[in-house]
Amino acid sequence: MNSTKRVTVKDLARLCGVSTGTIDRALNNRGRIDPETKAKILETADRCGFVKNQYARALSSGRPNLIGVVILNLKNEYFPAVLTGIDAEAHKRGYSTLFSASGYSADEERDCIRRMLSMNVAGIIVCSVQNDVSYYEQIRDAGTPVVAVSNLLGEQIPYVGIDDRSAMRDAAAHILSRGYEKIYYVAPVLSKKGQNIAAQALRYEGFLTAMEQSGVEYEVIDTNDKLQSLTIPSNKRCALLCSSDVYTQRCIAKYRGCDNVGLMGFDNVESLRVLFPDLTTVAYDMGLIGEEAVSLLLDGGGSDKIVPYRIIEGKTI
Amino acid sequence: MNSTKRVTVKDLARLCGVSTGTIDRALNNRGRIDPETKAKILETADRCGFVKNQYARALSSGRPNLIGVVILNLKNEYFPAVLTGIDAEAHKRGYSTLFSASGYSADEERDCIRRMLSMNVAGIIVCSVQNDVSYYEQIRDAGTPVVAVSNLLGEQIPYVGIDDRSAMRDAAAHILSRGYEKIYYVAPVLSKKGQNIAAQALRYEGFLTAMEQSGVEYEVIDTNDKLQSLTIPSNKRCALLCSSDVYTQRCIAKYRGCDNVGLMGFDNVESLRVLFPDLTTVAYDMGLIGEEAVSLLLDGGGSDKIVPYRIIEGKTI
DNA sequence: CTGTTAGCGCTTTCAC
DNA sequence: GTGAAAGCGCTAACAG
Repeated sequence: MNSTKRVTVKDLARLCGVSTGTIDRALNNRGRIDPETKAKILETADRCGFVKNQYARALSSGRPNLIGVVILNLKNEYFPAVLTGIDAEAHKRGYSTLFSASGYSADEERDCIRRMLSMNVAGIIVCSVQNDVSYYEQIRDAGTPVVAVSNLLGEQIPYVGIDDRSAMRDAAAHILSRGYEKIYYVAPVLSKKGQNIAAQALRYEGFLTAMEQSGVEYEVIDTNDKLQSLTIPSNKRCALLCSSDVYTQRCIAKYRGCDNVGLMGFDNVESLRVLFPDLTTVAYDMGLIGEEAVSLLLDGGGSDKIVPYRIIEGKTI
Repeated sequence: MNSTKRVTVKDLARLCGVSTGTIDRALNNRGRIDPETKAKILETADRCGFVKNQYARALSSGRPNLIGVVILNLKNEYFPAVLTGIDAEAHKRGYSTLFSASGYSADEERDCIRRMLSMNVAGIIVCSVQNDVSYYEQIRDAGTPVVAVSNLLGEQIPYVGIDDRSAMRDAAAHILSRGYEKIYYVAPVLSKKGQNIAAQALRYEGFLTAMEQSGVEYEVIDTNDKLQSLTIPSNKRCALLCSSDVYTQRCIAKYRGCDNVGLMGFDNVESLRVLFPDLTTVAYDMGLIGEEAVSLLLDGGGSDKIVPYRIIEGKTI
């Protein structure tokens, strides 16, 4: 009873006494077909538990039904959220999601991409660690559309995400508007060299813009060591501004220790939403980023898609 | 320059002046082949950016290289962790991961399964919402191996996960050993009818076993409303025991409010690990569950694979 | 060691 | 309206 051979269109053709061409017309409501034969075919297909072999379909028609997704890591809650959106939208459009995590390794990333290409994906959604934009331009030029999420990939590859620069500018401005005297900008990732940290770089720019205009004191925590050893003076009103909720999570402890310290997150990830509903933060719809990425990939129309964000005025600033 | 036709084995054959058979031997180190021709073929394949069409490969050879994964939801941090393990192990073995979330809908789940079957997956890893075990037995009997993760799916479908019953028994015992006078068992999911809540049912059994032996007072919070309106008396030492960290996260607020209340988690998810390193909890390797699921799926050997857990003695009990 | 050939299961002309 | 036949790109069995 094991490994029973699967029912094929040929089997159906034999069973119904028609040709495979007719089967195809029935199954895909294509062209002219007698309603009766069609009904009969659909009925027997159903009865036999026929499942179309997508490999064969894709091979024969040249139209793939797979979307490739390469992200950095599922530990960062941002990505599961985006992936949820991707999966939902892909499913809605009849596509399946081929997924892989690069684990922040450029080699691994290329490996993932290679595997996806060899699966003839309709397109690739990627949050890239690497800076080598030409790599992706080649892929796109070879016929596989590419969309970058959360990390810009040059001008040529369409991007879906928020306006990182102005989001962080607004975040800093919000803190400043509350009269804080010193801001610690927490972004250990800034010290990572040779990686694509486009989003983080933009956020940093936005931060600097806001600070320069204000003249208020600030300090950049750009390594993990600095974050570890950070002690916040108690003689002035200080605020921690995190460049991603991954860091917000690590800062909570420090925040709790001291009175009179402000804390602002960035991303508004699920766990913080549940655990610290009072957190002042920058929020946006991560699922939407995933959905838009799929739309952009499949509908084409090359331009970027910027998703809105908003400042949530909690009680920690 | 767009949509350049892809290089095929036939192209390579022409380019190298050999037959497709030889190309195949070179590319897959199969059978006898002249080292020189092989080198030449590999070189030109590389130069032309040849990527093998896996559709064709799978169709022709009958050996798929895709693993289907259907989970409930990526919001629950448990699943990203498991998925990470699955992806890593699948990748290591040369498989790609086809992913989808059912969103706790049995219909959606079947839809996902259907799509995976039509992609000829080598097997399916599923955390099922539905109780209909025969559905999966049919799939397995039709030749596609199925492995259940985290939620048992009858006796016939191999399972990978922890021993939920004894894990929860131990958790309760740990609380009791610290002299608490009343335990609130927080498991709102228990009121969900018609869904597969096998893991939760087993945990509940384990809990009851421990409590019955002890004679200590307890109360089961089996709906969200009860959790919402829960107020913990201050006249005795009470502890909250959560049946999953999804609930632990929701209980943190209540825990913080009251002195003298204990709290125990279950799962040890990333966000709590970072935010509440002091949490007393039940820990196990979720990534390992994913890896083992892949191994079981691909290596066969039908029996369940039970992953170890341990009690982390934090400061909240 | 290498070439030839016949498929895998489906789609897609092109006739009838 | 339907059938026949030629592929999609690769693998595998069989000659040579």
